[in-house]
Amino acid sequence: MSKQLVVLDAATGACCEPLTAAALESGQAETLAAMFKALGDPTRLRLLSMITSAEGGEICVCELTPAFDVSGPTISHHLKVLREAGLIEGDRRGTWVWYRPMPEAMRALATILGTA
Amino acid sequence: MSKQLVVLDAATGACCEPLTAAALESGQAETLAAMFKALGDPTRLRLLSMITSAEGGEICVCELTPAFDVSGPTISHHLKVLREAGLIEGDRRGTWVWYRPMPEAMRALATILGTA
DNA sequence: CGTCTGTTTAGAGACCTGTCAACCTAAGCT
DNA sequence: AGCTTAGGTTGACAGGTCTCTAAACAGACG
Repeated sequence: MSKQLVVLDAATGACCEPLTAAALESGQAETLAAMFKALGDPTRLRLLSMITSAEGGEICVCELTPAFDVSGPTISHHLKVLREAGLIEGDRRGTWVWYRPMPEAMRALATILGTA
Repeated sequence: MSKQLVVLDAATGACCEPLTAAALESGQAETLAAMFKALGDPTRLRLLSMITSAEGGEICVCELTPAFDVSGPTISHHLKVLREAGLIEGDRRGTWVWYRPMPEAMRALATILGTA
């Protein structure tokens, strides 16, 4: 459907050594910066935290929207940014849309930050 | 000298549970988002990676500037952003300025991302 | 004082965040 | 089926923020 970042050659080990080990290449830096940028907004960070800590591993948008002071379209926009950064994924199930975290992506970022 | 973010009640454990454990409060989200935002630029991410992976744990600005295609003032600006985010610190030593990473801050972010 | 290193300031242009309005899909009802 | 209502996303636009450069500034050394 829409573009999504892929850092997850992680499996191959091609990506994501801790920063303490080696400096980043220009290309890697760009991909990773896009993911960090997605986390660089308080609303998105709270959204991700609600999704990630949700029971059952997923949460309905209808539960997210009322938790914030911004309008529905704004939440939808932030979710799209997180989606395109590859940090979450969502799908429609009947009337409602449900979102899940993508743990590998978050683990990749954590690894970069040097929790070796 | 200048303001700097402090998340590092980390020592007290007051902060920074993994997102999988609990959703973030509004205040925490704001502080953490500011740190992630600092990482949300390719140039800054590469700067941080060079600083963090430098031998001896620190690096001279004079070694950073020539590695990028942007002008000196721009590098200086990005370093300031990283400094104010609490991710690095630097001091003048004679003619040159040297920068070091602040590992606790990076570890705090990694922990948030759930590498429990 | 003159030079070299690095930071700060000021400003132009691009990008991001939030809102309103329009749209699409699914479900319920006659 | 057709009509209506509700949940979410998309598009267009205003206002603020970020990134970058050029020029002026400050600190260290000869």
